[in-house]
Amino acid sequence: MGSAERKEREKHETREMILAAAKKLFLNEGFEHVTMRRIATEIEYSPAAVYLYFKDKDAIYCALQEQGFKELYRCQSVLTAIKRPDEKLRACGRIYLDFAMENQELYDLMFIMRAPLMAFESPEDWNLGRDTYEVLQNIINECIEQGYLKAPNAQIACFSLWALLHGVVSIFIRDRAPMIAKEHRAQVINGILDFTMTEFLDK
Amino acid sequence: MGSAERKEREKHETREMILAAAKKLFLNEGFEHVTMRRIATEIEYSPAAVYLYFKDKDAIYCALQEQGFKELYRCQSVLTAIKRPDEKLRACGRIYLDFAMENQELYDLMFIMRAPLMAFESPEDWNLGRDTYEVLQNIINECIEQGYLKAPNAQIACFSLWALLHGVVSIFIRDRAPMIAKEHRAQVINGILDFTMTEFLDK
Amino acid sequence: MGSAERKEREKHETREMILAAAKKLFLNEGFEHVTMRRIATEIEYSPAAVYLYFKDKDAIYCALQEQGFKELYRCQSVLTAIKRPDEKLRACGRIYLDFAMENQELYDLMFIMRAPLMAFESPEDWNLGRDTYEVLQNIINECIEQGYLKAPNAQIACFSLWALLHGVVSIFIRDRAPMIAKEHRAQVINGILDFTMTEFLDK
Amino acid sequence: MGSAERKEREKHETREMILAAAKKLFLNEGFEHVTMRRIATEIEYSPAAVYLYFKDKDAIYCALQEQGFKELYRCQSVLTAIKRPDEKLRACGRIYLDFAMENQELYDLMFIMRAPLMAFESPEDWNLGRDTYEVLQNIINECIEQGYLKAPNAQIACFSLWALLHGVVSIFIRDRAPMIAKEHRAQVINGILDFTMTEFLDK
DNA sequence: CATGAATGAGAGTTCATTCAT
DNA sequence: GATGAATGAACTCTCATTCAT
Repeated sequence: MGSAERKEREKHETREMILAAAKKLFLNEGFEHVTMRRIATEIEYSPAAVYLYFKDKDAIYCALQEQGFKELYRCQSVLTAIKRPDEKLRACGRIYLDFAMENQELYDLMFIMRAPLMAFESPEDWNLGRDTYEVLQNIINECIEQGYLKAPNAQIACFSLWALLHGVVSIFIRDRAPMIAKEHRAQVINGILDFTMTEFLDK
Repeated sequence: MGSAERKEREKHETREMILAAAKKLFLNEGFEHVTMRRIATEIEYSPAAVYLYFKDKDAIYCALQEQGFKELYRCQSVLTAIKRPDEKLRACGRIYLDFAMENQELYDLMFIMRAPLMAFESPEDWNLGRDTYEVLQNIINECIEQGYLKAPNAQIACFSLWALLHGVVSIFIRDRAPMIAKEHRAQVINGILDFTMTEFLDK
Repeated sequence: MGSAERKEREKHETREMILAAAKKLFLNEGFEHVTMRRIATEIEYSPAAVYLYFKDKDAIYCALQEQGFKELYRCQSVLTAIKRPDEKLRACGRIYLDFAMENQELYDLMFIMRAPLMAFESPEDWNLGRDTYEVLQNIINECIEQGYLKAPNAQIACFSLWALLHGVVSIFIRDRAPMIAKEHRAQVINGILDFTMTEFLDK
Repeated sequence: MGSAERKEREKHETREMILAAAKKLFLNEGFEHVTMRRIATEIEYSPAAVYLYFKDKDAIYCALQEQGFKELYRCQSVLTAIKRPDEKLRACGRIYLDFAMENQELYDLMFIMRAPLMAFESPEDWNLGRDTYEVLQNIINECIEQGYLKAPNAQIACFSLWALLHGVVSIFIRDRAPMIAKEHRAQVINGILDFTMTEFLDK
C-alpha cells in the first residue's frame, strides 16, 4: 500500500509548512513577537495542531536553525573545488554574503535573533554551527601557511573576517544603513568584498 | 513666570529619571524582562504616571535610542585631541568597541533590535546616527589623504570598518560565539583591533 | 479625609468577595476544577483583576485555609470556661463536628481537598493548624492525668479521636453515606458523639 | 459461534488491560497526572482506542471504583475463617487499614474523591459498597450479641468504627498529618488499632 | 478493531494601557 | 500631576474527545 507512504509524506509536508510559516513570521516580527497561534492561523490549523509536530516554540526555532546551518554548509561545499587558498577565501566570503542576503529570515534566526537559550546550551547543538565556522578557519589556516596572509594569530584573523562579513549583512538585515539605498546594496557588498580581500591578502 | 519654568524643568527631570531607570533595567535584567510596571516601580511612581511623560513603551525605546547616539557621540569627542589620523582611527575603533560592550542593551537597541524603529522612519531622526557615522568617515578620509590608508573608495572603506566593529560586538551581544569564553572576550577584542589596524593601515 | 479609609475598606471588601466566591466554587467543584476565570466572572471582575488581590490561585487557597483555622480556633475558645476534662472533651468533639457541618466548604478545604503542596510546605504555615490540634491534645492529657481516660499513649489517643471526628464529617461532606438520609445526619452524629464518649471515657 | 465468544473475551481482556494501566498510573503518579493519552500509551494503544472500550474518562473512574469495592470485599473474605467476633473485628479493621494504605489512590477514588460520582447516583451502584459495609456491620452485631461490645445502637457503633478507620487513612492519604513522619505511619496505625480495640471491646 | 490527525475549549498568567478620582 | 483599580487582549500550552480512514 502506498497509503502509509503517502501519510508519511503528508506528515512531512505539514512539518515543512509549519517551518515555512514560522520562518516568515519570525523574520517579519522577531521571535518573541511570533505566537504559536499566529503560526497555526497562518497554515489554517488549530494552535493545538502545531504541538503535534513540534514540542514547543523553541523546537520550531531549533529546527529552523538546523535547517539554516545545513543549508549554509551545503553552499560551502563547492569550495572544495577551488585550489588556491586566496581564491578560496574570497569565494567563501562571497558565499557567506550571498547566503545571508538571499535567506535573510534564516540568517537572522541563526545569527541575530535572540535565541531561546536552550538552542545553544548543549555543545552538541553547536556542532552544525562549528562545522561551518571551521570551513572558514581551515581556509584562513591554508592562506597563512601558504603565505597569502600574514597574521600573528590564525584564530583572531578568522574571527575578524567572520565579524566583518556578519557585520555587513546584519546591518542590512536589521536596516541600520539608511544611507545606502536598497538598490545599491549589492554593489556596496561587492565593493566591501574587494576591498577586504585586497587589504587582508598579501600579494 | 518662573513657576512655569520650574514646572518645565521638573517635568524634564522626571523624564530623565524614567529613562535612567529604563536603561538601568535593560542593562541589568535584559530587554524582555522590563515592563512598564517595573520602570514605574523603580522610580517609585505608579505605572500610569509614566504615561504622562511618554506616549507609550515605544516612545521610551526611541528616547533611549536617541540618548544612546548622543552618548556615543560624546565618547567620540575625545578624538579631536588626537592628531595623527592612524592613531585617531585606532582610538575610534577602541571607543566604539568599549561603548558597545559597556552598554550592551543600549547598543542592542541602537543597532540590532527590531522593536521600535520608529526612530528611523523620518530622516531627521537619523541625524544623530549620521553624526556618529561621520566621525568615522572623516577619520578615514584623513587617513586616505595623508597616505595612511590606501582605498579606492573612502565610503566602502568606512563601511567595511564599521561592519567589522559592529560584527564583533553584535556576535558577542547576541551570544553567537560560544567558542570564546566570556573571560577571554576582552582579549579577543584587543587582538581583533590590533590585527585590523595592522591590515588596514599601511605602514 | 475619610477617602483613604473608604478606599481601604473597599479594597478589603473586594478581597473578601473573591474569597467568598472562591470558597463557594471550591466546595462545589473542587480546587482543581475551579478556574481563576470563573472566580472572576462570579464577582463580575476581569480575570486579571483577581491577581491584584492574590498572587495566584494557591494564595487564594491559603487565605481561605487560614480563615478556616482561625474560625475553628475561635470556636474552640469557649472551652476554657469548662472545668471538668470529660465535659471539656465532649464539648470539644461537639464543636468540631458542628464547625465541620456548618462550614462544609471551609472544612473540605482545610482537611480534605487536595492542597497545592505549598500550603503545607513550610512548618510555619502549619502553626494555625497545630494550635487547634493542641487544644484537643491538651484536653486528652488532662483527661488522662485526672483518671477520666486510660490510654497508654496520649498522642495515639488524641489522633484516634481526631480521626473519628474527621472520619464522620468527611464521610458526610464527600457523600459516602447514602444509607443515612440527610435529615437523619444530625441525629446520627449525636449518637456517635454519645457512643464515643461512653466508650472512651472511664466512669 | 465460538468466534463471537472469542471476540467477547478479547474485548473483555482489553478492558481489563485499560483498567490495570489506569490503576497503575493512578498509584504511581497520582491522580491529576493521568491523562487518557498516558493510559493509552501505557497499553500501547492509540488514545482513540480507549474510547472503544469506555465512553469517557468518568467511565474509567467508575469501573475502577467498582473494582476497588470488589477487591476490598475479596480481602474481607478471609474473615470467615475467624471464629471469635472480637478477633474478627480487629482483623476487619486491620484489613481495611491495609487495603487503604496499600491502594491509596484507589481508596481515594472510592471514598474521598469528588470526581466521577456517577457510580453513586443509582442505588444499584451502591450495592457493592453496601456489601463491604455489611461485613463490618455483621461483625459488630455478633460482638454485641456475644457480649464483646456494649452498644445501645449497633448501627451507630458500626458507623463510628468505620468513621475512625476512614478518618485515619484519609488524614494520611490527603497529607494532613505533618506531625507524623512518613516512616512512623505504620507504627501509629498499629497503635490506633490497638487502642481502639481496647477501648471498644469489653473484657 | 484501531489509528493518526486534528480540534475546541480552556487552563493560569502577564502586560500595556486607561480612566475616574 | 499622580494614582489605584481595573481591564482586554494576549500569551504558551494541555486535554478529553472526535472522525475520516
